[in-house]
Amino acid sequence: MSFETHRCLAKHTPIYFAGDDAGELIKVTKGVVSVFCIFEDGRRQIVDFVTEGELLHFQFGGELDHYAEALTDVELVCAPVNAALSDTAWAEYVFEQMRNRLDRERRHITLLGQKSAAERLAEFLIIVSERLTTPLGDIELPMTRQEIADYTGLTIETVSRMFSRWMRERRLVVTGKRTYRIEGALAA
Amino acid sequence: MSFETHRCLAKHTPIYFAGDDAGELIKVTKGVVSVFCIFEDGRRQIVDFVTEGELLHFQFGGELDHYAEALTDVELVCAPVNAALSDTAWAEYVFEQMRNRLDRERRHITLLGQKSAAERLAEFLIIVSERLTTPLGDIELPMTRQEIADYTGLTIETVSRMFSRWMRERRLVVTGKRTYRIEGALAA
DNA sequence: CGTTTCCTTGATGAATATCAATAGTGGTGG
DNA sequence: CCACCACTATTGATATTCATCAAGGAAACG
Repeated sequence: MSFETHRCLAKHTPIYFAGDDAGELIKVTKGVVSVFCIFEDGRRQIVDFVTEGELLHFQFGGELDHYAEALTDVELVCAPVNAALSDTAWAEYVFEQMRNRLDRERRHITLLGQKSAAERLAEFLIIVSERLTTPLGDIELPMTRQEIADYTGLTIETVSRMFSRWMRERRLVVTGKRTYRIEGALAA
Repeated sequence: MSFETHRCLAKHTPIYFAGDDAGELIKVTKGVVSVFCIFEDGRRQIVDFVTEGELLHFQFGGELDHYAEALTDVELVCAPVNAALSDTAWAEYVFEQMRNRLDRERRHITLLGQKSAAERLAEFLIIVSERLTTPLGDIELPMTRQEIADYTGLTIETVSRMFSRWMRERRLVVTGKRTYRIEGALAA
């Protein structure tokens, strides 16, 4: 499309900040982006890990109220809101993406509201495995322990302990630098 | 609109179940509805309290994967998905509602992921006060303690204790059967 | 290599869940 | 209208989970 622009960003580069103008829609075409909120006191909640083919945000005007940052090297396609929503293909795509995000957020809410640390991390791994797998079917975890903690509402120590335990028990196996495989049930 | 149908339901009536056909969009025109998920073991997470002018769900086909129940007596308007999405006014309304729900869910995620019991309940009261106020500006709480607990991811006892404490300290004042007023800061 | 960042592990404490008992409220039929 | 019953809420005592604090080790990076 003529109105689209492309951007490549290196790992750890901020993509937008709360307060930025919400004038364009941003689609991830390569890599993974974390979308998150920050409080006054520095606490951070990661709301979603956005990956290939997905949109970063759904604010069509005004100011953005959250942050996005490249977790890996990423490629993005940006489209001005008005042009995108006037284009039928884009509009349908946006609609579809909103529905997906709604479902993911709902699942995230149940994860955070009702589950123990072990259950949260087990579900986190399942969610990631549905979205970020290597060609061989292993789970890719491009995020740090801190980022996993900020997604699951736990501390980095709890995440580390739980992963250590599962690996000690051979329920979770390291298959590469940042790839894992689930071998057994992770429950409690 | 000719394709719309109307329904009135009494308090506590189920509106739909997970597994039901997602063939129609449902708008609340009076009262409050709770939208929630249930796990195998009975745990329940309330995802949203939906009130006047808002849509219950955004699944445009297939099966619903969650539940809705009338919290108060409610009036609903139902529209077949296809008819609604073909109607410009309805389609725009649906779009708008999806954006609102996305924002609410994001806020809910940060509430559940990063906050202490006191902070969750304080934010819960603020959220409700932005959506359910009496003509006099008091907060209406048509939901039970259990429902508040299932929304905030706490137990009924914790909710009760926190409210008792705030009422003892006169930070929260009862102004009617189910109405309250916030008098001071609720923080910790 | 050295330095920084990230991760792991242990000891301790605080927040909140759980268990248990009592009190209050609303709805129903006599 | 009252008395009863079921449901909802409160409160206390105790248990558990996870956060916090602290230190050392491993990996990534220039």
